[in-house]
Amino acid sequence: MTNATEAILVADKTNLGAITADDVARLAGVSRWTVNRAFKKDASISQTSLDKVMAASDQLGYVPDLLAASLATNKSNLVSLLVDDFSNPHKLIMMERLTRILRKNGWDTLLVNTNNEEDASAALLNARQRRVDAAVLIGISFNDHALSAAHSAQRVNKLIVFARTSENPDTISICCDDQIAMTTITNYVIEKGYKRPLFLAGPQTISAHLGRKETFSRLWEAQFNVTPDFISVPIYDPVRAYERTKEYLEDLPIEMRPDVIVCENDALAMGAINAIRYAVGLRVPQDIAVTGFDDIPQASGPEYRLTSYRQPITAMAEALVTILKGDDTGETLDKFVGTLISRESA
Amino acid sequence: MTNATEAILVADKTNLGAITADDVARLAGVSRWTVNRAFKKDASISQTSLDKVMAASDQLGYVPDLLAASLATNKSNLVSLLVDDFSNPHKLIMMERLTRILRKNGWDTLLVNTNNEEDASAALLNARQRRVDAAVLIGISFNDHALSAAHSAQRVNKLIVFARTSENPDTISICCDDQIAMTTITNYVIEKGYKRPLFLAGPQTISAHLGRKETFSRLWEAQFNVTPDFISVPIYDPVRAYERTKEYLEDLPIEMRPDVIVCENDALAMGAINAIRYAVGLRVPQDIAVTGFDDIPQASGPEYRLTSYRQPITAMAEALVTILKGDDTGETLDKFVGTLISRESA
DNA sequence: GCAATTTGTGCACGCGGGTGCAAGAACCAA
DNA sequence: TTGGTTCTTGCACCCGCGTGCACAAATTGC
Repeated sequence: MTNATEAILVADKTNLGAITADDVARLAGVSRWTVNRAFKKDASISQTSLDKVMAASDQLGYVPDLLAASLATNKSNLVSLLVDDFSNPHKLIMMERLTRILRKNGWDTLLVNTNNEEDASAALLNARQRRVDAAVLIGISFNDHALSAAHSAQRVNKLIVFARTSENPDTISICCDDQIAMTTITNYVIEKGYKRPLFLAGPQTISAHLGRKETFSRLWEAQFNVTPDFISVPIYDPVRAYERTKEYLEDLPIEMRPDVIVCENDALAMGAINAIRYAVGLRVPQDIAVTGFDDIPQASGPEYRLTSYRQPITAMAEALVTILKGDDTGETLDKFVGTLISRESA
Repeated sequence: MTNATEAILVADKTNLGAITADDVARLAGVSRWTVNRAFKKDASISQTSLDKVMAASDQLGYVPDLLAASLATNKSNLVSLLVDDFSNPHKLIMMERLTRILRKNGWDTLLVNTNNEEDASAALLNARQRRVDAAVLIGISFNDHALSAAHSAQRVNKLIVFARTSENPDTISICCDDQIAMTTITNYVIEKGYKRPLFLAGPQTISAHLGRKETFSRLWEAQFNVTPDFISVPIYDPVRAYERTKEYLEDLPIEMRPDVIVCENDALAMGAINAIRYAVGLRVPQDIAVTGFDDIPQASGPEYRLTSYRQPITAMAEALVTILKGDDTGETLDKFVGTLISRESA
């Protein structure tokens, strides 16, 4: 029996994906390392050998094992994506964009659900055990964690906070400039002639919300010398926003009623719109206008027609890739500028 | 210099996560294999050794490397999740549930975006390269692929179609019984007294939709001896559903107007509701009622109050874990039964 | 046609840890 | 105290591939 036939038999027998470079080498009549070279671009290999190896690989259905490669090179080409809020459709957009763009550049994405508080540090630990090249945080309650988890996070190659600012020095933040964004929104609201704004914010402990709410307050004060009112909800959830807005509006004398509700994101904005319409029986935007943030797909539907602010997710994802590649040009990554999408809600 | 001090120095120097069992062993004064045992439950190790190892590990911040472990055991504890439609919020629910439950049972999830046609087979190939224990397909356009990709998929340990039936013998399907589900919905519609249903379906090439639409048609015919009308859209997108429903209703003489639209899922139902309200100017449910499928979070909001059908995702995810664990009790996995959620839309 | 290059190829060793076995230590009853 | 158990521990070898180097082959120049 020739080596080649033997290799085929072996391959057939171990159908469960146990075809190694050795098998291919045997079939192709070269050494294992030559097989290696055939799959590594920029490697020095003769056309003859390459052809032989490729033919053998096709025949056996060989593909290099990434696990072993990762172990050997200490580079996993893996990024773990920590998500702590699966109720916001915007997460879906970010996931879609990130997975697609990372994939295009050779990285796979490990999706980790950190809904439970303690999950975050466990996830970071896990990320380390899997040797991920970076951990990307898309979420809201990470800022506290990020700090406490930092010590374990030290061991994670790169800690990246995506679409949110982070004051933690151990992390890299890729996000929009909230100042610019809120300035755009505030100017829009002012230009539209609204006079009595209400700001609907998310959790109070988060820096990003502080950024948006406070920027808005500051700008408004600068213009009109009055501090706009605000309400907040403990989580970014339309139902909570609905209830809070309802509660707020119901108790309010008509003359004090806001003429626009500026929301920290679209999820809250939708809750607010629902409250205005179905709880208080008013019209949007005639009685109360509403603005959002994120421009999730639902925002464009006829039921909301929400004026919102779209972040350049694609560009941000590509910035992430740049970081992963290590082509760190030292550019600032927390000053992305998005676009205001003007619709009928305000 | 003692071995212990040396180990510490080494650990300090190679701060980048290069602490191996050897380092710990040196510090603890035992062999590397004893360190191994300390981290493997059910391993035979003395309390003394365990304590020493744990103390040393804590000091050095050692955690076993999963990559190396996967390589050695040929078990990655990794599942790749192939998603081809990031526009449906229901995906978010499934992802949340799957990642959480898989994690709880020791598996990590690789999220793969297969929006592009060719991605599916590439993803399967990649899954194999990463030695995933299983590839889970959550999507709509996999049935054709699954077949063609089967040859490359053979090499993936397990191919699981989640929340959708699959006629491909190489795959395991974990899903609701569409017959039972549609029977429940149909009976509900009949009991409510609707007489002129319209079925709004998704892509025509997919078996699951055939299941739902055809079951509905069959049941309705059995009851009233007339074939209900139906329309369809090429993708599960509210905007498409809106347009198609609008187009359909606009051209229709009032006397032929349906009194209920039964939709293949909530995304389509929302589009239909929007069309009824904002394009045609009718009321839901007074003029036309609507039912959905999936019971996505948005369905319960005051703007839709959608009557829908909730799949037992948690139980289904747990069934997936059972399969992964290999405790295959041979139970049928494509006969899950969900719950009809009755709301005001129908 | 021979030396000087320029490829091309094979190999030892390593990545970090798992497995099964065998030898040593500790324990028990007689 | 001794023979036999049971519990611990160490070790050789393996998982599949990457790296750097040395040697062989092909190419070039004169």
